[in-house]
Amino acid sequence: MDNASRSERSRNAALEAAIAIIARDGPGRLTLDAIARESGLSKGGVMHQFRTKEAVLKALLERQMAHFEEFSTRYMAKASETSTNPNLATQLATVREAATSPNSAALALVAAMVENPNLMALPREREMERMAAIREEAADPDLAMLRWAGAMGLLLTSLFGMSPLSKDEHQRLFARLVDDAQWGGLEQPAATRVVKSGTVPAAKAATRRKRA
Amino acid sequence: MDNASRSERSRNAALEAAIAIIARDGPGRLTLDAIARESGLSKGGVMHQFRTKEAVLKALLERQMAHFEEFSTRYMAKASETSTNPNLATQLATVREAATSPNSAALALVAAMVENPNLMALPREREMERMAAIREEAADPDLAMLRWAGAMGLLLTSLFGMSPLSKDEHQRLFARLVDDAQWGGLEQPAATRVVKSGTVPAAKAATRRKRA
DNA sequence: ATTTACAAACCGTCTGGTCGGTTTTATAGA
DNA sequence: TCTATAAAACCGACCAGACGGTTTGTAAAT
Repeated sequence: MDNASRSERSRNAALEAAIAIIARDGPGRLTLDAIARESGLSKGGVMHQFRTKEAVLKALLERQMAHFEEFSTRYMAKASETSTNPNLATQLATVREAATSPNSAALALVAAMVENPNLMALPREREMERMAAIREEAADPDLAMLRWAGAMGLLLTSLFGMSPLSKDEHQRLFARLVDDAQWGGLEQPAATRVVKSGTVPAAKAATRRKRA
Repeated sequence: MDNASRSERSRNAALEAAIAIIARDGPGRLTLDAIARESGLSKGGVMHQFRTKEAVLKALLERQMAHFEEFSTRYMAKASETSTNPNLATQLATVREAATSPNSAALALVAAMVENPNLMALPREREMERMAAIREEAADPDLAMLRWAGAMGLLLTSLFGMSPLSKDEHQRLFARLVDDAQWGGLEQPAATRVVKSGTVPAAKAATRRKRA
């Protein structure tokens, strides 16, 4: 087999093994020996492809980022034609994808943080660009960011096994976050708050329901 | 010094040290030796108070939970008199508290997850009760959960150093999440979706702004 | 006098990383 | 095309230190 592809095959096997370990045993159990065992490579082989453990984490992080980057750009292509806020739509869809993808992908992130918190700088900077784009296109930037935060909340809580929500609820909530039509009523253009005439039906409903 | 208080002082010192380590060096660096060093105790002393490392994590978790429990009940006492959805208000305030508290408190959670993911069961169950209460009192339960998810998103992203938001934005977004008045416009009582008449001003604004 | 809180040396295992050697592929000259 | 040599991929034994936990000993409280 070609030398280059041999290397790539090994690197791939190692990273795949790493993900499997994290997903199965938790980030604390991710060791070089474990990767070697799981991937079928020898430890020496692993160390030949990645000089250090941090290099493994970094590669893992970059791989996952690339994966979602691709999903993102593909989605963006479609969204930019139909949506008035394609960046937000794309970001929300991507987060949902991360939350549902079978290979608990974003776990790479957790592993990275455990080992070396400042590895987070990479994804954070990427995220900031996206945030700026979302803000630019939004009629109500803060609301857009809150929708993003909601998606992240759903993703991260379920990722850490802290989510009190069922799968169904999860799906439903994501769907609502994504649907622009359901967030049209409360934009706040700068200082002028939209004060709806006297009685707000929802408030009454809430009062009515209290201690039901 | 009294024996009981001597113990408590040591336990406290150990837990305090643990938090400091996690906040400074990341959860991966939390070891028994490190705790001993940081707290001034000997390792034997630490092991006398906590028979195992997991016991330390568990105590840490319970301590943090108790702290926020107290904050929660105190806040709830006030909120239940003024708010129509005191549970949601309390929960949002508590999450904000966790996000702003100087001692990055919730890091205990991360450390626990790294070492033993199923320690998460405790906080999760507590969270589920609260979720149920929030749902009960809400006119639009899904919206309430989304506001909760938004708060969690803000908290967790900043906790992991992934937040692309500044402190100011953080504060502002939390304030908006908490303010019931800003979420009154879009409740969805069961199946009847509120379709606002033809033109939604915000949508126009968004279109206008696009590619500015 | 006994129990409790702490100290310090110690133990077996695991961890990230190194190293010398072996096999596989690439390159170059005849 | 065959062959000699270099270079890359890979192996597996090894190492020093760190890890969670135990044991033995001592001082303080009860």
